[in-house]
Amino acid sequence: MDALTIHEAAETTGWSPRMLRYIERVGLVEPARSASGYRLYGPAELQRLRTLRELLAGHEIGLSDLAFASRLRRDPGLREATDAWLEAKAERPDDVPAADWMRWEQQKHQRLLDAAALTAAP
Amino acid sequence: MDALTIHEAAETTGWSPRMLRYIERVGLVEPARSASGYRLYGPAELQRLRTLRELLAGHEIGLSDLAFASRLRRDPGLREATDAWLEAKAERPDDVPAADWMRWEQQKHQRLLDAAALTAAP
DNA sequence: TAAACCTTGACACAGTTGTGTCAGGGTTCG
DNA sequence: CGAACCCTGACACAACTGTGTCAAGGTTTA
Repeated sequence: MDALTIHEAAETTGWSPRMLRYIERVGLVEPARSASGYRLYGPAELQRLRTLRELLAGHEIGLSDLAFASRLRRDPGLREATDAWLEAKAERPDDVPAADWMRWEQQKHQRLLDAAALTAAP
Repeated sequence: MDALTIHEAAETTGWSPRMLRYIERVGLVEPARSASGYRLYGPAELQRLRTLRELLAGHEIGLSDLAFASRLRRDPGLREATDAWLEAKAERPDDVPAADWMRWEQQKHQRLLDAAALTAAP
């Protein structure tokens, strides 16, 4: 079997065992468990843990930011609400005639449907 | 002129003056300034502040979460990186034949282009 | 069986977020 | 002019994030 225990996974990914447990707790990488409860990290989890390091270091973001981004895609209602609020920030009604506005709305709704379909696919 | 000072804005929105300054600092609602530096809250800012309250209370999120969501749309590179990482989480390569995978990629890229075009519009 | 793992839970600690309050100094307006 | 605003900056404090370490107890394996 090609699954590593938490200490082995820690060594090959650069995280500490403590942080692997924390990352699991915030829901970002959740390894399988053995019959007796041991965490089992497979190749997919190891790769995710490595890219996670790069992602955090390369963009100055935190685990909580990523957890929120994850929540955004699992909760379409939340996503729609935040998107709506943030879109208002960029809006400038003055130079958006009615026709353009409607096209914009249609595109927005299409994007929301796309996102919903994708997250609902499983 | 229909612009309120920070205390007046605080009263009509339910935030404290202190929090209005903090919200400006994190980049979520940035009022205009008078010649002498006073913050001037117009109808648009007041409405944004009220909906901001509802958004935060209604979804158990924080200002920092919203600030990150805002950063996501202003930085397409960051958005693409986080999206890619999170997409891998939902993936299940077993039941995704090559044709579907390519269609998925095309849709993803189209969505990214849409988003980029919209944020770049100004 | 004993070493070397694993589990959860807790204490600890620095840094960030969200908030209040207060000080020192400029602005507006009756 | 003086009261009542506004500004920035700082101290304070609870709650959360990100980490380390240690304790009490179960599992694996030489």
